[in-house]
Amino acid sequence: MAERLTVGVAARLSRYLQVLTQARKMGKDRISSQEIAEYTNINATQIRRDLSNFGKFGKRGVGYRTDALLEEIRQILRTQGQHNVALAGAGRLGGAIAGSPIFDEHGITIAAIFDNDPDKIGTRIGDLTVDAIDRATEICRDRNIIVGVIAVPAETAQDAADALVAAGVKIIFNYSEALLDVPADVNVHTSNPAVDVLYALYFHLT
Amino acid sequence: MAERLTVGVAARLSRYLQVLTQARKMGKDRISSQEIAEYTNINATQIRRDLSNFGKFGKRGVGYRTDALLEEIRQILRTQGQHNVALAGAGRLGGAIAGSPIFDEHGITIAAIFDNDPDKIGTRIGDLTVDAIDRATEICRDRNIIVGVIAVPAETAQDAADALVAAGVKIIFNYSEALLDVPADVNVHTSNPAVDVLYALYFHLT
DNA sequence: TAGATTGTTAATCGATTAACAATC
DNA sequence: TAGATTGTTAATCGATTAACAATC
Repeated sequence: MAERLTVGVAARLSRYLQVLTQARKMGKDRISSQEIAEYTNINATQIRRDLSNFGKFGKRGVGYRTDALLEEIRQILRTQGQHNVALAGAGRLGGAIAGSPIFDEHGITIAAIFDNDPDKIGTRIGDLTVDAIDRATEICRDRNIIVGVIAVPAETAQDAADALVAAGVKIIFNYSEALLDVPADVNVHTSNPAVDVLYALYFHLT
Repeated sequence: MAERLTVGVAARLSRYLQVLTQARKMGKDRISSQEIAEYTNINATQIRRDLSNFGKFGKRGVGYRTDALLEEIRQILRTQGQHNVALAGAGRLGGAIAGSPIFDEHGITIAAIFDNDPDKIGTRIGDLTVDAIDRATEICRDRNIIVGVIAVPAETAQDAADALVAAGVKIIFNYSEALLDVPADVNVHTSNPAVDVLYALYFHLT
């Protein structure tokens, strides 16, 4: 199983990781495929099949050890190190992201915050100082950053993306509604809660 | 094609909706399957096939009319009306969500904001007054709300979910890292940017 | 032992893709 | 006409599910 995972398998393993991380925090020592299924909306058979591709991690009649399974999945996804990300946007959303405990518990550190508003540059958010976006190249190189999060209004999202791309960022999470044009070797993940609502409503209404 | 869409098709159509909405804002009259593919990372053939299931919306050699295609997809997804959602949490993230223009352009209105902090109750965010979460039942009924967004810390997320469920909410978007226990007829969509980062990194590193 | 849950098989269905004729 | 892009076919691959023996 040294081959590259398919997109689907990697996506599902990520979801298991999320559930296991929380289950461990809640003090759950063991968890069954059925329980993971309830939290992920992924079929329990599919979960067992996904896991058994990589080894026999469970105990029949008992389930999976939360801790052990968490480590196995981290190894499969190769996400055990520490990862630095840059945040573009020191407004309300940027502040919320910077202050969220959600990254830390997965080994991800917000290692830089950029903005283009002179009133914000130099101010502190948590442990970080807000930097001018034109310092992105220097800072991303120094701090080994290849992941960027865009939390600015749609009007300036492309500028932020351009600056991050110029700084060597290869993966961008876009929380604005703008469509971003980037080189082919850069991956953009756009999040749009409104469209997610419409999608969820479709299944509720039909 | 009066049957219920599969989960995959509905998800992809939602993505097309997102791209078309932005393309229209940018003044693009026409768009090709190739262009949609670039913004969604969905194969262009898949896009044409998805669309041709419902009619011949395009013109060979030309592409699709942005406006017309947008309307067709809205009809297929039955998302033409106005939808009200409730927001639990009037903190930084709640403020960012309430102030975002992203919902409005898809016909979604934040019609209520709840919090349990006495200092926040009664304050205004945009056009809305923050209400105590124990008024959720009354308010959700009055404002015809079945979608809730949870933007509170993990510690209080389950309480917020309980209150929303008691108020008749059937679809919950959970922006906390907590796992939520809800009745079987309630759908929870949990968003976890940290796990999304790990997932994206996997494909970058392999 | 009895109950529970994994690991695995087998069968089906939908997603994905390349290729290309049709046609604007 | 020439170039571009759709709509569709055909072939492959992965996802999904039910069912159940294995075994804790």
